[in-house]
Amino acid sequence: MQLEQIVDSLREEGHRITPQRIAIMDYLLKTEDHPSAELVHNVVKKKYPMTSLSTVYKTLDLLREKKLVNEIEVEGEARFDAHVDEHINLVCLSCGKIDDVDESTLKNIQLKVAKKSEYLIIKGSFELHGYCSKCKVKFQ
Amino acid sequence: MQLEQIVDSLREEGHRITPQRIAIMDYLLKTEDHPSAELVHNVVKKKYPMTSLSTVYKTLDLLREKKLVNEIEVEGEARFDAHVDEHINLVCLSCGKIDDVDESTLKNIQLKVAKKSEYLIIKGSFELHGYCSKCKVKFQ
DNA sequence: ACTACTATTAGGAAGTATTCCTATTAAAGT
DNA sequence: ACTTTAATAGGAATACTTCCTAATAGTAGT
Repeated sequence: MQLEQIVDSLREEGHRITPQRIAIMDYLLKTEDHPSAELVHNVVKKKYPMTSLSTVYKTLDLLREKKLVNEIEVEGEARFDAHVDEHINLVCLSCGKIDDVDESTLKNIQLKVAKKSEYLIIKGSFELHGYCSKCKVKFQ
Repeated sequence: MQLEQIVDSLREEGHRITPQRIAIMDYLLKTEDHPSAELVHNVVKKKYPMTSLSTVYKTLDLLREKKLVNEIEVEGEARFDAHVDEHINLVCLSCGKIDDVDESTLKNIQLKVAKKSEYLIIKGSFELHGYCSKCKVKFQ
C-alpha cells in the first residue's frame, strides 16, 4: 500500500489530511519495526516536535478502524504494523523484536473454525513467543 | 488435570499450599469461563473474604510459570484458563465470552515457523475475534 | 484569497490493570 | 511446640491508554 492511496481513501471518507497523520502513516509504511505508540510519537516528533501523544493514539485508532494498520498487544503494550495481511507475529521474549511470517494455512483454519463455531470472525491474531536467533544463545 | 495432582507438583517443588492457592486453582479447573484476575479475586473472596488481589496475581503468575494455566490478553486485560493444550481462543467482541477450539494443525504450523525463522518457540497464542452465535444477530 | 465551519490537535488530567513494597501471618520441617 | 521464611494483605506506585477542553487548522464554499 502506498501513502498516496491511503491519503486518498481517508480524504474520500471525509477525514482531514494533517501533517501529523501523514507523518505517522509514512513511518509505519517505511519501517520493519512493530513500534509502540510511544515510539511512533518519538519518531514523528523529530519532524513535528509539537505532536502530542494523544494525537498519535487517535490516528492509530483511525488507521486500525480503516484496517490500514494491524495492532497487536505484547506485554501490555500495543504495537503497530502496516502489514495487514493475515500472518503470524513472532515475538522475541528477550529483545522485543517482532518478525512477520506469512502463512497461507491461517485462512483455512479461520474458515474452518468460523464454520464449526458459528462465530462471525472479524479478525485474527496469531502470535508465537520465544527467542530470536540472536537471543536464543543466551538461554541455552 | 486434577487439583490433587497440581497440589502435589507444587509441593514437590517446595511451594507452600495455602487455602488461597487451592481456591484459585479449584475455581480455574471447574469453570468454563476465561476469568480476569479481578473475577478470580471476586470468586475466591466468597470463600476467603480476606484474600487480596495481589495474592491472586502472584498465584496466577506462579501457575502460568508452571504451565498449569494459560494466560491470554483481551482488550488490555489478562484472562486465565486451565486448558493448557494449544488451541484457538475465540473471543466475542460483544459479550466478551471466550470459547476454546482445539486445532491439531497449530502444532504443525508452529514447527514449520520455528524451523524457517530459527526462533526458539516458547509459547503460542492464537486468537480469533468476532461475534458469537448469540451476538452476531445484532450486527447483521 | 477570504470566510465559516468544525474536525483535529496539544497538553494534561483521569482511568485502569498490574506490579511493587513491607509488616504481618502461617505453612511445613524439626 | 518452635523456627524458619515463603506467602499474604493492603495499599502505594507504575505504566499504558483514554478522556477532556480550549485552541488550531483543514476544507468547502464564496
